[in-house]
Amino acid sequence: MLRPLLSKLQAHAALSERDQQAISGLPCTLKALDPGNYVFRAGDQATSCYVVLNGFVCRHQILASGARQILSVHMAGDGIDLYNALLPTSSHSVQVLTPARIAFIPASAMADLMASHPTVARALWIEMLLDASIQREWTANVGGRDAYTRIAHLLCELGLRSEAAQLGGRQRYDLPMTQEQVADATGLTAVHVNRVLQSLRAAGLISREKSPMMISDWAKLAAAGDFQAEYLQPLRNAA
Amino acid sequence: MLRPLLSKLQAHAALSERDQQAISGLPCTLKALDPGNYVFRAGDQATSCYVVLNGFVCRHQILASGARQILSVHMAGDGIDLYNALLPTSSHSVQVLTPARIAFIPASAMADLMASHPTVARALWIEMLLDASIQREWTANVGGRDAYTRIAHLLCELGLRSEAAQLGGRQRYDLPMTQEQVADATGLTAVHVNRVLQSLRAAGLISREKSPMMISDWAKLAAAGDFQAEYLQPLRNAA
DNA sequence: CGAACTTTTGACAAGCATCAACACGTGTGG
DNA sequence: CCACACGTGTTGATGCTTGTCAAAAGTTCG
Repeated sequence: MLRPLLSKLQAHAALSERDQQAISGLPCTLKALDPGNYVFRAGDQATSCYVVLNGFVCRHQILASGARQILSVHMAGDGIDLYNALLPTSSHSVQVLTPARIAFIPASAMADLMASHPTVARALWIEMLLDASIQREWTANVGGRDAYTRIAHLLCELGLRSEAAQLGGRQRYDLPMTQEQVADATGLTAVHVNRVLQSLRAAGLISREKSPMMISDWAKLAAAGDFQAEYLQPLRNAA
Repeated sequence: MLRPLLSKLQAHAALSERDQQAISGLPCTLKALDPGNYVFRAGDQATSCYVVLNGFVCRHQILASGARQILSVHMAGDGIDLYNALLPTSSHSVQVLTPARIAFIPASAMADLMASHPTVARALWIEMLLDASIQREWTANVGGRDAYTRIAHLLCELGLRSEAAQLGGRQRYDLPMTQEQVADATGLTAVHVNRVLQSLRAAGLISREKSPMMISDWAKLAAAGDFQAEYLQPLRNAA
């Protein structure tokens, strides 16, 4: 069941047979959740770690204005708060964006795994560094880029990550987010996202065929989005 | 020399005498750098870790538009890229904001330390989680808050972190950043930062007496800045 | 077929950027 | 010692990007 996580961690470090079995053997419970449901609510005691098996999940935070800011997006194979054993609370929530299946792993089991399998701990550490790298890029994205560039960048990132997660190619992948969700992720309004997407289509960078996001011209989109893939580096090594 | 780092890590985990000596005994070289100088440039091979001994340092990234986005700000005691042994490159730069002294530690020495002192590794891990928490808050700050709230939030965070680093109280601390640097950190222009600071003064939330940043009314500033200190949690435990 | 959500469109407003100029303090060299 | 350049802070006028509000059109699903 945790195979997607396993293959992701294998990309970060050479895991022994024993390491792999320890990961596969982690105790976990499965939940299928619908959009809008919470995996974890800000302020709760965090006793579990989460692994996305399919669907899209996000971290978000509700601001004083009532707006919600999506802080990160996670897809199949992504671990979330795998380190909850160390910091048992969190100031943001984890919510499901699309119908998704999530594996819940007790934080204590995760802690034991890390303590007894140093190579796994190392792989998890790298995974966390990658997460941090993406988070910095998001800060730069919403802080410094205009709407057009910002959305193009997001589409590039999700395309490349989908590819790495074997959910499709960067030219064509499934992006099940609504425009409102894209808006919350980019710090824009849904109306403006709609207009920007139209102009991206008009410029021939993307095309829409129902749910799968289709990138018509990856090179142009990456250029328009100021997208340098280096920040996803360990992920590229895997590919 | 690495005492500021040591005391920070002690707040995260109970370090044995041996752990403490291992940290103090880390090989390091000291550099005094002036504003604008780079500690590390994006794309370079990262073979060192950095500890800020005094002054202010930031991570930043230059965007396609030519704007620069400051991704994080670091002060005395803060470690930067302490995990460079694991991900030896980085897509952003580290630059000095004010005259600062930086300790450079070979990444390999850091790796040895972590491998041989699990409790230190744990403390470093927590430090990294705190970093990630701050980074997420910055994403929310620049993504979802208006200029007034955004700047108030930044002032609150830096005040609390200054207090934890024993650089002053949250009511009065030294904020040696220029308005342009604040602008780059918040994704605004220097002109607009100037105007917002004036209105914060007019509202009686801050006052300016030369360089030291003076917060006239912490409670009001925190309210205006939508500032919930929980995301700095381990730091508060230390206090 | 109808309800609920999502996407789209239009008119208008506001926040923030841009550009330009000036004030102020500091250090430097003539 | 003054003149000057330079960085920083301040102010004003103007415009563009993006937000807001409202409503219609399209889509999904029971």
